[in-house]
Amino acid sequence: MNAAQAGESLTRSVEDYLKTIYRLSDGRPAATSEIAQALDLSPASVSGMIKRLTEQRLLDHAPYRGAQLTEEGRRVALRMIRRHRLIESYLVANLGYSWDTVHDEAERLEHAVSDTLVERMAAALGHPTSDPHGDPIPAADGSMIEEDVVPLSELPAGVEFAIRRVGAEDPELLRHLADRGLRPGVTITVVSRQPFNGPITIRLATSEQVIGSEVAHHLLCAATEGSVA
Amino acid sequence: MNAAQAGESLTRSVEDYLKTIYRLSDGRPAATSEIAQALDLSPASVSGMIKRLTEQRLLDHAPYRGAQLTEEGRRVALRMIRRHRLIESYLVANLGYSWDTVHDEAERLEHAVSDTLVERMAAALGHPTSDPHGDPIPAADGSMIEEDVVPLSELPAGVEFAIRRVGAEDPELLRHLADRGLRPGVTITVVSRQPFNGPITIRLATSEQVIGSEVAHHLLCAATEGSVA
DNA sequence: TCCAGAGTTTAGTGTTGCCTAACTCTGTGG
DNA sequence: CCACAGAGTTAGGCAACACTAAACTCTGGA
Ligand SMILES: [Mn+2]
Ligand SMILES: [Mn+2]
Ligand SMILES: [Mn+2]
Ligand SMILES: [Mn+2]
Repeated sequence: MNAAQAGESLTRSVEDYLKTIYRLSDGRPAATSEIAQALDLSPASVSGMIKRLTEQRLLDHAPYRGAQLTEEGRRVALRMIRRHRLIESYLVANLGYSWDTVHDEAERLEHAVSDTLVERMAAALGHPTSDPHGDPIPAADGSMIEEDVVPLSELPAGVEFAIRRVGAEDPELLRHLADRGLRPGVTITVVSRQPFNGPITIRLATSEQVIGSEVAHHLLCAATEGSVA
Repeated sequence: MNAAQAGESLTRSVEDYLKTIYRLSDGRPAATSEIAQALDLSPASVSGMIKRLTEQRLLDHAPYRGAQLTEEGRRVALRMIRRHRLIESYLVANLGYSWDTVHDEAERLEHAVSDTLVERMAAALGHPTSDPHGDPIPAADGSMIEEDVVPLSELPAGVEFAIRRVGAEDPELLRHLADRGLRPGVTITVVSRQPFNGPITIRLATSEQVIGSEVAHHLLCAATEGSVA
């Protein structure tokens, strides 16, 4: 029997590894060096942990070929992501956090809260389906709907889109965006773009903004109801 | 420079040791075996930790003579107690916890919350001075007012008292008390007591209760405004 | 096809924090 | 006043998790 099934609690490290590997795996296995970079650890440390997690049947691993979550590993990862996003939502809604400061707090709390507390927070929020950054919150059964989104940097001009998610954690960037009214739910239209990954001009409800292409990569958008697909 | 002053974060174990030693020390040093019993660890483990904490200047220790908090150790302990009691208060006030279930949750969260979050919870509660069990909440500067209290088991008959604190963590006992309306703030008068630590009959606002002496030890009372001292 | 460099693993260490077993100290009763 | 029970410490282990250094493997270009 593996650790998770036995009801033993996983460590903070293990939970963060699994969450990170979930994020990095997009079908393919996650590379050791990718994981190391994401968690700010040495590749050697990651190799050691991969070995332990493979023994615990939380990962599948072929040497030199990267690591993939098992079904059980994925279950744990989604549980942590649910916790993280619900905690972020709760702190923003009820305790005065802004979206640029809430991540670090959630990164620690996600390992300390009980299932009971997570579900009470979810209930207090009315069971939200996305967090303050627009990221979808997995359901308690582990199901999650990932909407198709396109980075603002690749949007056609003249068509109305809505910002759905902000794929960034950097507080400075998040404040930069908030200052310009760029948050999930906001409707935008690309007015013009300059070549060679140059700045993009967009129209919002009450203003126009010029945005660098790097920033535009993090603004994930989808067509609005009224627009032509 | 010691760890706490350096701003390094102490581990969960260290924080719980310091909190426990604070609770056990009443002027005198805490015995190794007392600490071991309180934390459910072997005395050998406690000896080892006492040595490390003494090196970190969080404890004073003379071999075979027990351990005492240093000024710095006391500061850490009171900070943890403030966190614990504010978290309990917040969870009861805002997330539907009852006083018999809130302790375990707080025992984990106290190590994971930031100072910012603790102070936001305090503000949301209106800066309470006692927790759901009536225990005083240390101020942010570490000051704490410990009211003089007398166990219900030692109260004179016929004088009105108020329950101020419930010195117990056992959920069953706490539910037992809640079922009988015995919580901090409630006014009671001892009607009669039987000898040889026998049951005590008390009068509440709308009922009379007969209470065993063991339970009565945990109900800590003080004279009410209107009563004769 | 070979091999250099990138990527990965192994080997060896250190810290924290727990354990059991074996010891040493302390204070009290005979 | 001293032996001995019980409290406390030390010794030796182990598991988790991190590191650095060194060895190994894979792969893409010459
Ligand atoms: Mn985390
Ligand atoms: Mn988020
Ligand atoms: Mn604790
Ligand atoms: Mn309490």
